[in-house]
Amino acid sequence: MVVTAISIKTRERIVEAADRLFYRQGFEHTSFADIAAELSLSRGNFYYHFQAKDDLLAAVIARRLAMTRAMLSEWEAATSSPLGRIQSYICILLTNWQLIKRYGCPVGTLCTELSKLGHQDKAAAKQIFSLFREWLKVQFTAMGAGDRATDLALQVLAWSQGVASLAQAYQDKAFVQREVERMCAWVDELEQSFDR
Amino acid sequence: MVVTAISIKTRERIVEAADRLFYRQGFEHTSFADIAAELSLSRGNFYYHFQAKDDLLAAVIARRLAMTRAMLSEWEAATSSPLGRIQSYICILLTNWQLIKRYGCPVGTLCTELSKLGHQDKAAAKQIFSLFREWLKVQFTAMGAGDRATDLALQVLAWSQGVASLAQAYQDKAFVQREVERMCAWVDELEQSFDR
DNA sequence: GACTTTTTAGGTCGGTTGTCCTAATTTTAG
DNA sequence: CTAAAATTAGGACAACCGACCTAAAAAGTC
Repeated sequence: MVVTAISIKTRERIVEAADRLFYRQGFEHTSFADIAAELSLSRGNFYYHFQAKDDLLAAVIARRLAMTRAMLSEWEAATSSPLGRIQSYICILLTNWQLIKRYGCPVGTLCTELSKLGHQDKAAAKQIFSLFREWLKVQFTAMGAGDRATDLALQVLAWSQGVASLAQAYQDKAFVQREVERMCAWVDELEQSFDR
Repeated sequence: MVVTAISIKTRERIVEAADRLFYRQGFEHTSFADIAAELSLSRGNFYYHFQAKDDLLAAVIARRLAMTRAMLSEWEAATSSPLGRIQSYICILLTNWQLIKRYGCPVGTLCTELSKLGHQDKAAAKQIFSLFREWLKVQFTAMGAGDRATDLALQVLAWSQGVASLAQAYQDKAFVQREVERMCAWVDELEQSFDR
């Protein structure tokens, strides 16, 4: 028996390419022709794997949810302290700098677009936000934030969204670096205030 | 002589309606048919007043620049202290709450969309950001921030962008109120630290 | 009132979109 | 190997888009 090359299912390849293109070009501005060209595939196939473009969007969101969950798990495995975990989140602004400066935050920009389109899947996209939000809340709770954990999680989320937004507008890396340092220092001081 | 009703020029009405619709639905998702329906006008007129859709977008951005300049002037006239003026900016998150929770920040969302479309007018949209940025910088300088004025202006901009982003996602007014208070208090403490 | 200019209405064009359909191909099962 | 099932290719479609064109209407001028 010959060891066959791992063949990624076409459906998965479509979702993957759609994910990338939805992020870079936006959902509405990405056509099936774009995705088909990217994969050297025929347009006709999409309706074998998906009933409509909205179903493809739902699959992309589901994929992002799964990827996010996996990333959060990795952070938990790599870092034991809540402080370090929160700083892992903050640092994606720098690790994903190249993408963020061009296309912004994948979560925030998708939520905004679907909101303006009046698309029903806006709620699904919001879930990705909530994934980070809940995870951050857990970390703040473990840090000893008590009742403030919920608010602090939202504050970190908002802060990073704002930095990503301006990063895309001005593409100023030094600004992002300064903000990341400020955020990390802020969380650091928070922890010290809890220990007292 | 009969007092005639003020007849707003059609061109101005088109730009105004386009401004509103571009904000609520997005630039690409708004068609001439949409604008024409809003004004009970024929589609054919647009190419008398504008050479192409991009020219209409340019006119909308020019209008927003003018409206922003006017708003900044009003703030300057209404409030003499730099602190109060900066807080005027911060408070638009609350005064425009109904719009922001549905459509986000008009500046940020337009910049993001044009960026994803690869549209050349992204630079023009960015100018609206810069209008606020420079104005905030002037206020911080007058407050005595010295070299920090530039950074602080960007920080306020980013903070408000982040709050607007999450306001649109979660539509949580209490969160926005808390953040506005935090921002105002933060600027307040900054001023006190400069006075020493 | 007659004439010119400005503005609007409505239709048309080529191109693109999401959707659907059918035939060909590949894969799987007995 | 053969038959059935799963998958893909490629074309056709109706609808919509931005853009363009021309004739009618309105406004302004003398």
